[in-house]
Amino acid sequence: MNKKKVSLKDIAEKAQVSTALVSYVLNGKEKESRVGHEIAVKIKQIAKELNYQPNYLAKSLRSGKTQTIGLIIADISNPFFANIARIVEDEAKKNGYTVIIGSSDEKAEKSWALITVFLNRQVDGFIIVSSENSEEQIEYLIEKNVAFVLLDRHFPDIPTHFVSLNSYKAAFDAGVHLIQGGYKNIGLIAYKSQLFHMQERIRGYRESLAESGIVFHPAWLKEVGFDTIDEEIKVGIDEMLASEFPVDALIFATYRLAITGLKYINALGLKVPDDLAIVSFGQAEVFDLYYCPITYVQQPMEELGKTAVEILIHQLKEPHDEKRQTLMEAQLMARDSSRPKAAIS
Amino acid sequence: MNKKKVSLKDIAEKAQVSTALVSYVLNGKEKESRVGHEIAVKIKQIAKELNYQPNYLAKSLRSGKTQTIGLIIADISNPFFANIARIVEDEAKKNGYTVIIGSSDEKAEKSWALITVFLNRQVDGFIIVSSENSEEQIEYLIEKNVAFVLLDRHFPDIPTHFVSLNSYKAAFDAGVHLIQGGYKNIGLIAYKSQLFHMQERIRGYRESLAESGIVFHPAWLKEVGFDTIDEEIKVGIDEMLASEFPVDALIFATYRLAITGLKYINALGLKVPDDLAIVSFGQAEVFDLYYCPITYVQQPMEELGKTAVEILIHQLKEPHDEKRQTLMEAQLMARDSSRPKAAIS
DNA sequence: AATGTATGTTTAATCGATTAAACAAAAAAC
DNA sequence: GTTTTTTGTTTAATCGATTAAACATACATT
Repeated sequence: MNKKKVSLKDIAEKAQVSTALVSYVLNGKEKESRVGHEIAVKIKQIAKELNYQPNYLAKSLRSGKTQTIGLIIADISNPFFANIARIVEDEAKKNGYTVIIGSSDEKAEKSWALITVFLNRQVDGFIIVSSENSEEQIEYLIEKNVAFVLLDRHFPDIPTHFVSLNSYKAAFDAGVHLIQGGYKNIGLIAYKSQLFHMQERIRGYRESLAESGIVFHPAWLKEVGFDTIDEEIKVGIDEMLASEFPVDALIFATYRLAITGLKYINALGLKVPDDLAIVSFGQAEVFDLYYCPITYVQQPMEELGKTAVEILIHQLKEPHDEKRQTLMEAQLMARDSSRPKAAIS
Repeated sequence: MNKKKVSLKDIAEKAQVSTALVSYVLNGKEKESRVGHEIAVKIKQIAKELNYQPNYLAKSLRSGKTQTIGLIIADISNPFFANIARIVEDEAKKNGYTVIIGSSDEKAEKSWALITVFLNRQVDGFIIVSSENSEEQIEYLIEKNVAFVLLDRHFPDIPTHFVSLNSYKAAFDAGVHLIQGGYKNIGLIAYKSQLFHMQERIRGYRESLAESGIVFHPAWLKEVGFDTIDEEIKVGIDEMLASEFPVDALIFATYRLAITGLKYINALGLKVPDDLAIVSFGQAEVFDLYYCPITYVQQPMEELGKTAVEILIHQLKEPHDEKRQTLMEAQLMARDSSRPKAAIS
């Protein structure tokens, strides 16, 4: 495309020296390699004149490092992941890394394909938001000695670096919060997924009920498929409301579930929180703008993203340091959507 | 990182042939290069056995093509751009391209820096959402003969490929829609920016008033800075409401302006649309979930993104074809937030 | 038998950088 | 006046692929 890229050789010719000298000078190695002072100055000047920009492909091919991080998330158009992506992008840039992002749509195959493509492009390491059934991929990366950090989700049985949320605690807190508000029939809408973080959210929710002596009714827990959330959420909410013990409060295990659920709740004409209290995971502008601000479990996005990058970069320098496994705590942000029942009537 | 990458050479040694043959075979050139059938089979088999994955750095260095597109947007954490990014990602992947994304935060310097970094990484071309005052960058790319397409925004005075929205028409339609609904004092909140699309939105808005014989009052138009929208929007809305001709309807020129504005409108306790009707550019889930669904100007995101990729890829093949300049039409989606005044009281 | 034409395979240059090692010339040491 | 050391610079291999050109054979033609 470009008219003619300026290469080391061009500078070398113009300065009447070998490319080696040019390379030394432009990489600040003039001292170690004892390059003559005058020639060094001359080289620098010519480089500036020609606006020399090194070819990173060549650099990378030689060094085996691309200064590139592969970020695999579920979907960049989902605000949660978009936020993460932005944080990762900024943090990576600060450290001289570029990020390539790929969306897996929660599909193990897509995630596999992305890993392959990114590996061929020689990324130095990965930050991965794992899909269900992708343990095999993780094992593969471990076996190939590829640097990576799991983000937001991890596999408790596989020793890896990871940064995730204490989902159990977060869900437990959400449940307790509702119970303290006087809600008794609390439902949970989660994804039908064996992913640990999702199972933990379910466990935390159930434990919060148990701890308060509330008997859990199966109709209160709905697990919907990733690809069928629209229909399944509707059915799920219908069933929860029509059950023998109709729910008076609902916890959504993710941002997307909340959005979809709230749309349906609006369509049903239910008033939040009078007809149905709401607590959701994730956070977003929507929650602020809803007629009744939504109580949510605030995830420390900034920290999650930054720590992931930090761990990865550290790992690239010290591949054999022990696995860093971080569980961060979420903070429940109580808003109107879960205001105590007493205060209502 | 990886234990040992398998290279062409490894296969060549194992098959007892030169790397040339291996390269021919694995690139499907066995016919043209008349490679022996048996040896070809053998090579393919060994490649599979060793799970050979070509090194794209080497390929790219040789070919001068990286099959990578640089996407520069304002901010990946903004849903509008995140959506675009996802569409671009998918469309690029379909064509064998990978995308690197960079957020410019509407800053020309950041955009410059991204262009430099991406060029050093030898992207084949760019899709750019331009920042204000970045004409110089565009001229630079033209001069260097780098392939690129402008997305969402363009510079009318610089002949480039671009795909944007007919902002004038969209804003005009928004104005007309409100006027037809019986609103007379219509305000516009836009960005303080000389970017053409923004100026066009302002022009369209004003023209809609003019056409209906409504006298425009300066207090109705607020242009806020990118970095100070929080405060400026508050002041702006206050002034619009307190002016001699208080607004009864408001148009937001972008998604982010709308979000910020609506938060404040909520805080003020104003009821939409009774106290204030709303129409916004952009589209998002928020608009559906607001207590009063927001009327918005629907941009053909899918088409915008796909066309941009298409134009860019075409350009990479035929660098000298004429510039494709596409203006797409938005569609006004009327919702409750701008319901006709008559229907209210 | 001499020449021409397929057929199959290898050689070596190339892309743009890095860097150990070799080399040359000047300065210091004995 | 040699030898050694220091200083400054070049050579050439390397990273992993691609590909034009050279090189062998085998086979066909006259």
